Amino acid sequence: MKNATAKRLGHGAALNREDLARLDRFLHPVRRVPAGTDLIQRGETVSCVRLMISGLSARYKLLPDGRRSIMALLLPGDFCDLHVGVLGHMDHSVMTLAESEVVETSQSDIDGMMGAFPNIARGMRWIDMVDQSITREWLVSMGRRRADRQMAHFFCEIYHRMDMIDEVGSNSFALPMTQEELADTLGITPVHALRVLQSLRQSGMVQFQDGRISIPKLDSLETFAEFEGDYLHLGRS
Amino acid sequence: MKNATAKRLGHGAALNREDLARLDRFLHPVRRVPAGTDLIQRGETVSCVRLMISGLSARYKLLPDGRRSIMALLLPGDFCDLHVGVLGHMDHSVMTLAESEVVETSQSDIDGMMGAFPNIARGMRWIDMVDQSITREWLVSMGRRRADRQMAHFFCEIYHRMDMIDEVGSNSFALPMTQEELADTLGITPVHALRVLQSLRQSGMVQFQDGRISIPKLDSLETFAEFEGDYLHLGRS
DNA sequence: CGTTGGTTTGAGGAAACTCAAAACCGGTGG
DNA sequence: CCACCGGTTTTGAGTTTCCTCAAACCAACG
Repeated sequence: MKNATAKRLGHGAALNREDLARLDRFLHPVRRVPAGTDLIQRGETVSCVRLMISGLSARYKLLPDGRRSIMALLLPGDFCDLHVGVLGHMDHSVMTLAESEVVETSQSDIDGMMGAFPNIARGMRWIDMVDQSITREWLVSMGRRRADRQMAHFFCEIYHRMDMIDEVGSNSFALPMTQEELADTLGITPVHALRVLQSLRQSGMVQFQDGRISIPKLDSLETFAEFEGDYLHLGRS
Repeated sequence: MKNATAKRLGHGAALNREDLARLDRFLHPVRRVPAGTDLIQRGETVSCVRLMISGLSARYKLLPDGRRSIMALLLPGDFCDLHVGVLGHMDHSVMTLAESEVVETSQSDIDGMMGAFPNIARGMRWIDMVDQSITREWLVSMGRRRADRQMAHFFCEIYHRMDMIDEVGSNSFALPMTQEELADTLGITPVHALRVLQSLRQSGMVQFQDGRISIPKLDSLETFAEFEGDYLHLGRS
């Protein structure tokens, strides 16, 4: 049973036995973090690199008037701050949306591992690139898709990202976030988020309750959302 | 007179004489590309790394119905596809919005230079990180700012990015893009873009005509946009 | 002088927002 | 056991922002 990080890296590069062994040593110690706590805060100077092991976190910013924007969801295997060392300070914050486990390590540790294990290095760069690609796709969604399509598209994406790390079972998976947090990631208001959610429910494409989401017919949802998954770079290509 | 690339890199790392010399050798040959041509197309497998020397380009995607979303503006000193080698294929396209000059080189060339010149490597990573940071800020703008603030914010950003490479003179600079392209980067319709533009004009904060923009009172515009420039990482910090 | 790409104007409609309040629900303490 | 609490979800009604459609305008160009 491989861990989420190995699974994730494995999508970007083939890992051999030594790679996996090195990775296992790397993934300690694990720090357990309760829901709703900031892993990193805006303005902070970054001293270490953090890796999500389990749970769910989000990159976010607060506007002067208190509204929030969630710019990324961090799933197991995602890095909070790979490479931000070259920037002086954080320009955004990262908080846990649910109880999570993270590994904290130093930039030099990462660099060392990347230098000695090219497969791992390649995998990490792949994760990084895919995360950038996802951010760009969110921009497309935000700018050019109406809220219903956007939400559907979002769910499709999370489905695939969860599937990548074997977190999907019988077409459903845990997505422990509130409607308000969902609204903040889609750039809409909570009330509107609910209404869109209701319409998706009614059409039978999505169930989203109690931090768990169920997508009975993924292809219907993908068609509705005009979802083109190439940006997740999962293909055999 | 340093070139834009050197200026840009210089913001992320201190470059010495050898670095600058290496960079100069690197910046040849330059390919001249007319406006409106794709530098890279979605689906393509990436074979080389491209660097913007002059002009203006944009990352974009087309939706099934033909609408367009512009996810990033590439200014002189930006890389089109640094590191995308690890991904099989491009998930978006890049086109010139104005006549541009680019340098095309190989991934191995870049890697070689980054290995031998740590300052340059650091500078390139810095550029990369800032570009990611910008993408995230666009997400905030798209999701949580109304079109007028969003456009103002956008102009403030470009002002600073242009200033970074000394392209701003007497509060104005060239921004050779159409209203339609502007609309596609803000995620609004061209008509609405015009109306917002008119209101900004009337308030005397922005002039935007014939591919040139003038911002008489930058601080007024920044106040209006609630612009917080830390995400550009220009500070002395 | 007609064509073309970009800008501008007008009017009606739809998507998403604001404000306000009610319902719900798992805990917690009397 | 029940009243109360905060956080979350839900509903309703009126408003604003932005979109759609359609047409006029204009300068550049062959």
